[in-house]
Amino acid sequence: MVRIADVAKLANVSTATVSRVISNSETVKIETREKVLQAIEKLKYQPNVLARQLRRMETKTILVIVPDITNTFFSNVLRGIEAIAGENSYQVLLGDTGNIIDREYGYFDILRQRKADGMILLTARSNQQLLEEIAKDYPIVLACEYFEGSKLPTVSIDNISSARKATEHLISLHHKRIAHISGPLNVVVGRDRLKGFQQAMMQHNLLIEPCLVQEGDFSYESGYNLMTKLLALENLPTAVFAGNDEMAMGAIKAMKSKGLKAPDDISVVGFDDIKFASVFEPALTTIKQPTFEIGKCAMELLLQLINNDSLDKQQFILSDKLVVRESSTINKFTN
Amino acid sequence: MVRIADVAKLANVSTATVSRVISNSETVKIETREKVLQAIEKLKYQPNVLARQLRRMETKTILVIVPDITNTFFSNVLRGIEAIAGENSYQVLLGDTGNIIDREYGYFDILRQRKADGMILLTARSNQQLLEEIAKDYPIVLACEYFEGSKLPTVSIDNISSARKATEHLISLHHKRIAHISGPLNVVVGRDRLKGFQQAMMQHNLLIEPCLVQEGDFSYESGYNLMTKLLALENLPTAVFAGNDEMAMGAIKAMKSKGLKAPDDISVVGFDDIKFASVFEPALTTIKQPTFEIGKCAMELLLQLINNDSLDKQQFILSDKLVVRESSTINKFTN
DNA sequence: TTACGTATTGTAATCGATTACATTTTGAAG
DNA sequence: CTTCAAAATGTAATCGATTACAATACGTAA
Repeated sequence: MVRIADVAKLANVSTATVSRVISNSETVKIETREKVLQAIEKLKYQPNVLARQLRRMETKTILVIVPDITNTFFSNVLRGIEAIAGENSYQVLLGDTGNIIDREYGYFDILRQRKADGMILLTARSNQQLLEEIAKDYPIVLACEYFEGSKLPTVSIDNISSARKATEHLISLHHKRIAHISGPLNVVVGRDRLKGFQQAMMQHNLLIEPCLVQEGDFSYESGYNLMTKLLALENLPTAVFAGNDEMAMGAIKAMKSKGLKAPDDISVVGFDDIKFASVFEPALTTIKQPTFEIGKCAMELLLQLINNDSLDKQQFILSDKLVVRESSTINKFTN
Repeated sequence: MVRIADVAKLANVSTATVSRVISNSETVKIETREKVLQAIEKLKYQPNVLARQLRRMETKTILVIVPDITNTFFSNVLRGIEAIAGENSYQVLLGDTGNIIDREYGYFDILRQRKADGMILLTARSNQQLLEEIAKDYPIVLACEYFEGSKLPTVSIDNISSARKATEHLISLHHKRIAHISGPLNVVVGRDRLKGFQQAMMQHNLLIEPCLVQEGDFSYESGYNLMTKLLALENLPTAVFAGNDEMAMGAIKAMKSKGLKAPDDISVVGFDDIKFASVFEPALTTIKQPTFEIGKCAMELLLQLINNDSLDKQQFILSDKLVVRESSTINKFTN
């Protein structure tokens, strides 16, 4: 391995000078710089980042904790994070929890051991207090998910109002018996979307029948199973608002297996606008989240925290959009 | 920050002893160990990994280069990698090239700077010679993609024979005019699948019409566009073998937009068996790759390289499976 | 009690780059 | 030709854990 001392010797200067050339920090005579650069070139020298990290106490690495890398929603956010990270010479350490909450804890040690300069969580399902404690010592940003009433730096959309928007879309199509297949209620996003659903229903004086609200887990399968359950009711809903696109697709599949069609028999609205939402048939009406932007914004925020810049704002709510496609239509039934 | 010296002082021992307790390497008297553990506990000490890394010259981190993290095929491989990495206390540094080949080069420096102990490439589109050069100095494993005739450690399926299998499936359904929408031909995987297609056709004495072979880029859009082109032909194919599932879906969509149905009018076979292949309508007949296993195997191989274990085998070809679903059926036409 | 091997613990060098501080060089002014 | 500040470069401490080597403690056998 070529060390800085080797370069220094070949160029006939001290290691300090070589270091100065590399970091471009202080003034070095032009001829000296040339000599050093030539030596670096000749030896194909690459600085040992480990030594630099130790000395500078920074790793130029951030940790991203993802609940499910297989979900294109999260991988799109990740892309936004990586884009900004790359621009600032940061690398991304990946922590996939596979939707197992306890795995989050394991990753926290990476911060404590200084293997990363900061952390972005795409999932906030673990202990809020613990996280707030950690946030006192290390730069942390929550993206997509968040804690209610917490002052932790956060980037997300307003899930409540978006869910309201989605529900109101159905209401505007004259639907009255609207079901909701919610996300897991131990996850804020699941709760908030349910909340938005309820608000919209109540504002329009519509009855929320308890049996029309079913708790899923954001998976295709849960959408399928819960819709099957809904279809067993005597009095079917005319529309369903699903907590995310995957569940919406599962729900529509369940309908098909019973000979029903969306939107003709029942309208369905999803959430997220994942890649496949527009390819699916019927193409999903859904809420489009600005995934890439969420990632970018979160990373920018984290950089500010790492650099101790003064923050004008810690909580960002980005705007989403209702995308109307084929899976929802006007209610043709009288009930 | 709490240092090992602080723990040593509190426990009234030397830093060496504390280190020994932490690493569990040498014998330490039980009472001493207790004292040290208590001190660690009381101070909430976490070793500074940077210092350890520098001393040990290892990072317990590996770099994974992915062409497109948004593609569930790759994220599933990544999952397999992470599973084995985690079991062995390794972390995964993510390098998404966004399908831009030149970005691969940038990531190579991470190895040279010792920021990672090894590298797994899920994409081998850059310079083969360069990579073989790097492989002399650092542990490298290729997964999914590979170089023809290279001795680099590789884990993948046999794309040629799989493509043959897919094509033969169509031939066994009495199809004769079979089109192929290939992947990009500057990528081995694209070339090999084309090769397999050609082999199968020739073995069954079927004519490969040049205009029935179209080069795509693995994207949904290219599948759509190229199928549209094929449908403009005077003499339509009765079946299409697409280089991957996304293109297969694009192709089927293009058919639908022209009022044609798969498989009734034209049978379609994909490749990869991504998550949505079974949800898509018609559910795709495709080649199922053992993504998770490829990831696991690649990581295991990399670990052996890192540990300098003697390798009994450097090239692994895992077995895939033809999954017959709805998008392919028997040829009802006479041509 | 002595001697010696083993178990346990301590001391200090080490990993390689960075940087505070010290020293030398340079060039301009007097 | 001095003088002195600024520019350029060098010396060596530093980051914090690990570990080679040294030293000490301990236990057993003679």
